[in-house]
Amino acid sequence: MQLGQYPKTFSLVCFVTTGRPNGFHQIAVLSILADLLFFVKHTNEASSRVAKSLISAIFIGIARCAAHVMNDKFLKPYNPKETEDRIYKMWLDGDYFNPDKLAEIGAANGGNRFTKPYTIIMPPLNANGHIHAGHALAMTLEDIMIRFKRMQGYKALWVPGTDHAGFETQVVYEKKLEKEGRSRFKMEPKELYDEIMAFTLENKKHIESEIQKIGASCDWSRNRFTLDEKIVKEVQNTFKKLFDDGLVYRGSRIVNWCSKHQTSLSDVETESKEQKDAFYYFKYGPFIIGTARPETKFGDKYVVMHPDDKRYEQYKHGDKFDLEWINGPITATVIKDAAIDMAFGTGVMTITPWHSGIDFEIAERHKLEKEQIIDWRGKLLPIAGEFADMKIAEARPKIVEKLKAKGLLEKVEENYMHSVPCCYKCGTAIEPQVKAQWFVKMKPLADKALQAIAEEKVKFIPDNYRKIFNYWMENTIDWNISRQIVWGIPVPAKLCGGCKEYFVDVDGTISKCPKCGSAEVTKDTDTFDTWFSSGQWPLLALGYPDSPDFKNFYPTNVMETGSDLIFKWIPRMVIFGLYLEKKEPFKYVYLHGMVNDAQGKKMSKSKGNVVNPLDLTDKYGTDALRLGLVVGNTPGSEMSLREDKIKGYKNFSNKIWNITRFILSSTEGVAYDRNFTAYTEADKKLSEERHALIVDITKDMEEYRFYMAAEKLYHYVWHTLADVILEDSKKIVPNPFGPKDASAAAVDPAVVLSRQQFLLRTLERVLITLHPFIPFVTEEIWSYIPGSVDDKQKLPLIVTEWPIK
RNA sequence: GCGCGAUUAGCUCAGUUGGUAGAGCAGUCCCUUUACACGGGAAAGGUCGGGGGUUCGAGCCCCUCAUCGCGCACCA
Repeated sequence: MQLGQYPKTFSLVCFVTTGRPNGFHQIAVLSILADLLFFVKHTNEASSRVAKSLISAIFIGIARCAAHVMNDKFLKPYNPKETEDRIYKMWLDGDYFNPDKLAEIGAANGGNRFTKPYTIIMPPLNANGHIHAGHALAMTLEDIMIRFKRMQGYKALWVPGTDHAGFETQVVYEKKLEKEGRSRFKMEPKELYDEIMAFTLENKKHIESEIQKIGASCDWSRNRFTLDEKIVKEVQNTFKKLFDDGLVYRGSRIVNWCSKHQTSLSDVETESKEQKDAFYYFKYGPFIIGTARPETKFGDKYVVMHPDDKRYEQYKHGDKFDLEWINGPITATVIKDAAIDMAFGTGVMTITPWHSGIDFEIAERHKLEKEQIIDWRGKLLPIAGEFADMKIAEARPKIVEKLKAKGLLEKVEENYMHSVPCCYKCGTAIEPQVKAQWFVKMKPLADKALQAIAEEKVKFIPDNYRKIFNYWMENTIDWNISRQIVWGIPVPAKLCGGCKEYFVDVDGTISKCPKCGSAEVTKDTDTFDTWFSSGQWPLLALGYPDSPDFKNFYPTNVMETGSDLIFKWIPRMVIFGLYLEKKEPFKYVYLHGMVNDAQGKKMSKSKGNVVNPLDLTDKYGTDALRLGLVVGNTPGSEMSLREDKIKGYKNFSNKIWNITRFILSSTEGVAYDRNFTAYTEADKKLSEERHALIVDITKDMEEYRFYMAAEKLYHYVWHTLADVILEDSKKIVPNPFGPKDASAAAVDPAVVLSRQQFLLRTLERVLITLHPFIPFVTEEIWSYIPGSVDDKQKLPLIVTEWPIK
């Protein structure tokens, strides 16, 4: 602001005569006041008298200003802080998020609204921390969808929920324990479980209030938690059904083992890390073998090559030969297997079936022995001889040294770049281990999912995610669903000590083995992978299998979630929906991209660039944050969250606020007539333009282009309605803010009325169509604008009818 | 190595079926007796990553290369 350019005296005159303070006037007046007070103190009596009267003039101005403040609700800029909590409470008290209430309203108003269901299930938020920017985006998008459909007259249901988030939460809690100098391994399982439960329930409360802060119009009366008793039971029932159908089996297979967390993990719970290692070539009898992991080689007694490899033609499958190896002489066997890549290294390798997926497969094919080399804590076992009980990092160079001393080291290639799978939570290198676990047989389930996608029963937004989904389903491996942690839904299985078979006992009442009758049974202490329960979420959240909600609202319309869940979660929901209910769980999958910082960098605690969405709502209001997250943010692609953008949308809230102020003051005493038809030609044209826009944005909304609809509305309101139409209206409609030269205003009352009706109509339309995006400011203004003459009872904006079906 | 995506104004990004390039922010200049300075107006700024092709016409379709990001695979 350039106060220096603004004549103080002029400001003073404006202020005193109008009593309407703007920022400049206020500052100018205060500055004059200071000058005058100085003047009074330091000059002669005559001059001071003049100054004193000026001071009293200023106080008259202030008094007038106060009168305006009292009378003009819209005088001050829009203040989200005074509004949002009150509005949210009004919605809650009115029960408008509840489809049953909507049906009631529909019935009371003639019965054609709020009959058809429209359902969204909220992806259950992990109850182990606070919401982040990604959650804010998800909540906003889902809220836009549900508000739009609700206004369109659907019996809209959005079910909120939280996830116990098994391993994730346990890891968070273990970090907390670590800080306190405690360890889960020194605690009784029950004690640990209870502590994590208390921790989770506390966080659940925070998360829920934060969801409310974003304005989410989800039905809290249907709030669900993945550890609700009924849900736990159903998850266990699903396990039993899968077991009975032969789709779940207990098998000793290679699993991803995290030696820090002491649990197996599924393929999606690992993360590859690029790293540089040495690559060693060793003499193995007549062969040269290459490896980056010499420490696994103690037990290697099979040497494998491709059956078509001409270089090794003279060796036959099953040939045996003796050789000198790390800890002395051994006998090795030649195996021919097509899994070998002839072009890699020397085309020959030895296998370690216990610690490698590919090796395991080869060993299975040829019925070879498997031996554990590395224990569960990541230390070498006695087979390693002098290296036993050493950590891998310590043992590796020593083993290489020994092989070198024995003359078995052929060469070393430094700088071998490869990526190793790591625990996605702690970064510890995953040690593949053979372990008896529960597995879901994926192939038959995945095939059904692929078929459903091919038949377009589930569609993806954006569509290219279908390819990723398909790729994932075509290359699926059996899913390890058991975890060696306490925090989760218990696997309802028991092991018989007699016949060594497992059986399923959901109710926990079977004490004798149903197969051999042995009473020596022990309970499985493992819990389910959290995705095993959340994979069933669309069913469970609706009270599967017997609740009326399930019958009314399943399958759901759209699942909105982060694009990173395209393979972690989406396929599992499709699979379970098809398996349990023979019906896809949702018709559309809407995937939003990741929310990055202003420079487009991934947010992370270590980088310190994490933006807390609640700080932004606090600073600029929830509506501004919502628009900032949505406008220009196309589905599936990443976005940069910039504070200046959100600030811009705060200004937009205020703009609408002031547009309202202008329109209300220009239509004082005019009864809004929704059926008004006597528009002037000009107003007719404007009405048609406005209608065309609404048709257009409704189509955008239907086709999930919210970023487009929001931007178009923003543009219309600011640059058409405000900049053009309102300016033009000043020449037509007399109003207290208009030019003093009243002759500029139209004299024909019919022309005036036409424009007044048009303005009221447009304001109404704008508030309705903006409501899904910026619910708070629109609902607040809605309470100040007059209802139509034919309104029997004006309902809150949240349940007001969208102009186009 | 395979797959997916991106490359458009200084920055962050839109651009739905191919038809004379858009927004927000930043920057420049001007404007304030009042809906809003959380404001108004104006101008400026881009050979749409490079190259080739299809077409009357390509930011958009096809091929190719480059760079960046993400995911998967590979630890013989």
